[in-house]
Amino acid sequence: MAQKRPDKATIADVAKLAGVSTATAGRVLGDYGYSSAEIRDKVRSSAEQLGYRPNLLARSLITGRTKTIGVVTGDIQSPFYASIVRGISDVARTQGFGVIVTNSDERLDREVEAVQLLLEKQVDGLIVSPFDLHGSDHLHAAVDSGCPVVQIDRIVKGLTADSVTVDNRGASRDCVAFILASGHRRIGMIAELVRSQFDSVEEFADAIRRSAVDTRFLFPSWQRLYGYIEAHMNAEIELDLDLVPPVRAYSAEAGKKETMNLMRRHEPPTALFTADGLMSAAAMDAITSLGMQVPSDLSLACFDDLDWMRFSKPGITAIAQPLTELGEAAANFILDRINGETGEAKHVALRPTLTVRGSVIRPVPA
Amino acid sequence: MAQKRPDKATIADVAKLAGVSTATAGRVLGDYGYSSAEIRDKVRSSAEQLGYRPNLLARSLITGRTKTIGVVTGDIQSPFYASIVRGISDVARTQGFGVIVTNSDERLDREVEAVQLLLEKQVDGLIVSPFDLHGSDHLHAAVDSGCPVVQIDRIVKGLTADSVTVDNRGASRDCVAFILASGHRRIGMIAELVRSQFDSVEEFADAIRRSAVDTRFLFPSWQRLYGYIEAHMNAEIELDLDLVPPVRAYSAEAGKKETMNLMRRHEPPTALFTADGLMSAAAMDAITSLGMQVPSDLSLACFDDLDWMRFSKPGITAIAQPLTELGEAAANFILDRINGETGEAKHVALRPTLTVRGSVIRPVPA
DNA sequence: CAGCTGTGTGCGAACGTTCTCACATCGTGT
DNA sequence: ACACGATGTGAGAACGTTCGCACACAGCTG
Repeated sequence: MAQKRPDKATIADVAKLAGVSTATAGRVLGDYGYSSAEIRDKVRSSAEQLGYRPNLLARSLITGRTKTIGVVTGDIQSPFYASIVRGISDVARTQGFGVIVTNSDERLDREVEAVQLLLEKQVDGLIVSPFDLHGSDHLHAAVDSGCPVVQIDRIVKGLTADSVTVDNRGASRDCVAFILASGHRRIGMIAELVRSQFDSVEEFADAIRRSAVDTRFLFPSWQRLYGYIEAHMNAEIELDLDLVPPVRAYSAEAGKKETMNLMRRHEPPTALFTADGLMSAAAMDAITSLGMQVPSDLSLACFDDLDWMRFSKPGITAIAQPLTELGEAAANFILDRINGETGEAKHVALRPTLTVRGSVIRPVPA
Repeated sequence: MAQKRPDKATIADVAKLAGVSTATAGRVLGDYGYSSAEIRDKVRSSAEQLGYRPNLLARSLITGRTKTIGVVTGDIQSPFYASIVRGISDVARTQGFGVIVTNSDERLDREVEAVQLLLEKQVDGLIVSPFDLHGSDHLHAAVDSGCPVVQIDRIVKGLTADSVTVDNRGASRDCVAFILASGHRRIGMIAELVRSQFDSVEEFADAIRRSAVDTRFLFPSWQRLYGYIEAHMNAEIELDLDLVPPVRAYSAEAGKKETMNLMRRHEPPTALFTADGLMSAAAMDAITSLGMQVPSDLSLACFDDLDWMRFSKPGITAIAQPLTELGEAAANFILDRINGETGEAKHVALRPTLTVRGSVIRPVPA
């Protein structure tokens, strides 16, 4: 029978029962320093008898390492972050690390609050999906204080921290090029497009033409728009930015509304490119609401490969991001730094994969 | 300019700079005990100047509370657990608690390992989706050691711990009753149906007829099957358990295969009820692979309301589980216990909601 | 046999907080 | 004048580990 409170057993209790000093018991149980086989057995059996469980808090206080990594996601409920966290925790588990997750809801105040909590809890490293790409004093402070930081999905300008991102621009460019190659000339794009120094899509395109845009410090939806524009430029097809109504919010309702407005124009696009999972669902909702059929009425390709795109009536051509891999890579980066690796910040951009299904066909001649 | 390592500032440093004792500085910064306004200002400004950040580890070591709750999910990547964790962390955040998440992958060894890690990290409470409903020594030990435990989604027999579950049997019964009321007499069901003391669906049905089944300690997919059977019994319609081929695995491939086999029979069902999100996707995949149309060839209703069921060609009639609410409830339960609430274990079963869309119609007379 | 080096053990000081005291100072009622 | 509670402060002991050090003893080497 276990006693009522086995976890009250401390290393001193074990030592007393085994008839050794706490230092010796500590060496056996903590697996450091010298100890004879005889004493090892005695201590271990005493520990077992008392139901001893080490108190990692005390250990961490003295070693200065908690074997915990903190993660700031936008929203753990989204499949995007859920998959990333899965990848992170898989790697963490194999190394005996715990993972504390928080949500920023893409709000700076929440992110700051979360980082502060994690830092006070003395996490060994921080994996953050940063919100403010041109400031983020809290992240600079974290780095300066010696806490390893890995950025995911986006990169803060001037922050000397590793990053794992996705080649949004390239994947988007290739996908739009594929749609163009199918003969489409009027491709609509539904994208979030908030949080940027650019006030309008036109201004953004102008800056690209002037080569005045640094892709790295853009939010993903802007990077994907960059790919869209780039594909048009490469194919020397005139841009019609009226086909890219910025949704200006990350909500399905807003996405649906913009899609419906776009498709109701007197000269609607013949194909649609959606910039992420939420916008894809929103657009699909709009399309079926309008009684339109993919691909006969409208070709469709999506960034983010969701379940339903596989078994949809025609499968939906989609770009899949390697999300658990992204999480794994981020975890490995942070673990390397925790283990003392120094040197230049490492930056990796993972390649998404385009899966061609039946949702993009040659446009019907009007 | 912040110095290189601001987080090295300790309460003693602040105290020295402010010209007071560490005890006094502690009282000001920790916000406990007496302190004069004058000293408060002095200490606070010294703290600010040094960039002082409290070390929660040290605080926890002495107070015995970490303001952290541990969560053991089956798989954080699944929308099911992701939503629950979202609910948990929302509540936790408002109380200044952190959340450590782990994955059991529905494996006992992983769950035991995760619980051990969390306990050693001295979490104040544990929220677990238990795997072994008729054993779980590790959870009994946790409860006995005084660590509050809340069970989610399923309940371990004999474990005196609060629980938040979903009324799977009732929701399933009502949904199947709805399909029966539409005139269907041959309703197929695709369900995981692993992990149970019952070897076969027939044996399970027999036990139900003998009233020898305690719904509480079944896995959700069996509870949902219970509802399916109950609906038939209530409507006095003869059961044909050949229509419920147990998938015996939690994988989309297996679910698709069983669905295809079922639909290829010489007398296939006229309606299908799927027992969870993964099985719904699998079944949908099978249906479209077979070139069948919902609802003209087959009516369909699903447990778990996924995105695509809303904007699917006909909307899919589906049961939505209140997942974030479940997480919130679990978090509130655990916080109550952490705050010293004693007394009987509380058990709540949340009601899912059935959303009727267009995927169930009267069967065509053969 | 002195001087190593390798192995094993114990003492006590950390780590950065909170908490229990003891004590000092004040205003106030008797 | 005195006791008394309310308010404020500091010294030092916790919390449960790890770690530096001193020491003890073995088996070598020269």
